[in-house]
Amino acid sequence: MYALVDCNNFYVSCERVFRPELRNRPVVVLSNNDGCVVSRSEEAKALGIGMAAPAYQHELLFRQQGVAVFSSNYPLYGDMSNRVMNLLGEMAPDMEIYSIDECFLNFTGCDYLDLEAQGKNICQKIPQYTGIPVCVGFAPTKTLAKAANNIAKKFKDKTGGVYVIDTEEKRIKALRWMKVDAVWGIGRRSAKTLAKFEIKTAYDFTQQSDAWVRSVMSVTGVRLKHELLGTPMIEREELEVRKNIATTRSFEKNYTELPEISERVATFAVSCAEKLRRQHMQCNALMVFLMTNRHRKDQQQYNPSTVVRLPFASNSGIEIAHYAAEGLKQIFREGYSYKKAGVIIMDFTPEEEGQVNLFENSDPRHKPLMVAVDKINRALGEQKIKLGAQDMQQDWKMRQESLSPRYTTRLKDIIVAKV
DNA sequence: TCTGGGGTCCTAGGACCC
DNA sequence: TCTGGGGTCCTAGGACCC
Repeated sequence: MYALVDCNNFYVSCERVFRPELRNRPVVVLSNNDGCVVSRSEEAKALGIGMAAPAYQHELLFRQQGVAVFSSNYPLYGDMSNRVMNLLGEMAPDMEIYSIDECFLNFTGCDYLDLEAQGKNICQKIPQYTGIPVCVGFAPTKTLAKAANNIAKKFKDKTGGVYVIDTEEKRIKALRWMKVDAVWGIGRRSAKTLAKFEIKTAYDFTQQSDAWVRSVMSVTGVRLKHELLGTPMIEREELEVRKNIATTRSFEKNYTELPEISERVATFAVSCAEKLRRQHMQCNALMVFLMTNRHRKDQQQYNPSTVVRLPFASNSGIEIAHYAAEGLKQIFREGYSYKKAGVIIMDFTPEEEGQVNLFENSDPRHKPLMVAVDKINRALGEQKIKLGAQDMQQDWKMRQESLSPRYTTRLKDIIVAKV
């Protein structure tokens, strides 16, 4: 049996740990640049604030209804997530962290364990130790565990935050209740296609033939169907090693000139390289992309991208920034207003694998240089050492108007308790 | 005026090889 | 009129997830 443990309204819950007076009030957390709503308390959901709603559209509502608004505080959420995951890791034989606020626990071999009781234990212990409320769903496959978690959350008063699918009756009851678009792995597009064939619930979906499912949703759909029938089809994901690393940002204003975009792209490349070194990998290729504002229907759209292959594997910020700049030069066109850009590095090989190219290789001097740069930046703060190609004067700044303190990761932000 | 960021997997089609 | 068959690799784009 698998358990899916999911933190409730995670970012909002993190903020509330340190602001208990917000407990029964509507609270939202915004994305980077204070752009969209990405986490909502139950009270905020009740006000009709949708997921991913642009913040500016709700400014009036926020004020009128006294909604507490926060900018994203990733150092805080990351640290709170670690605390939750560390505790959960001790409560099952095996765990698989799926995202910042979710993990699968594997109870294979625990045939005599009372899962319901273990679930209750989790729902009690995690909030007691971390302040973060969670719900737990148990089932024989991951997709069904997701469904069980949905039920646990939806009927929290009745379930106490725990639901176990361990019989055929419960499985069928759950699938008949679940709308097909709520199934993990069925998105908006597939749901629309399925609706055309009168497939409304997860149960309806499982009644279709493999061949038909494959024809509309490819092998992914077939796997999903069997997961819902109770046969595990989704393997353990090895998340430790990433296959791509991306740094992308929307700009606070439109850019029209190559030099200003070039500075930002250099910074994205340097940031990718740093993440890559932390993984002890090198990349063999990178992609640069540019985007105009896709929300502006009145503007000419241009969303080019290009893949640049490196002549040698590298994780040097200097080299990666150099090839990113070359890619950018290829795709940049005058006459457009650019709103977003990004660098994605890919095709990784391990650091130790070393030189494979006879004629061209990564500059060996960069290795000790990067070690030194990482050391300094880690000790003195991000981006203290930069390339000349980066934005030295940095006249841009991410909008973060309602940022909470880093309560758990910065000494001067530690909360002061008065007796 | 404003509307995020970072991932994975799958498929179709083109280029190329013998 | 007719113009093979069987591979691999790469890329772009779609769909989905949090």
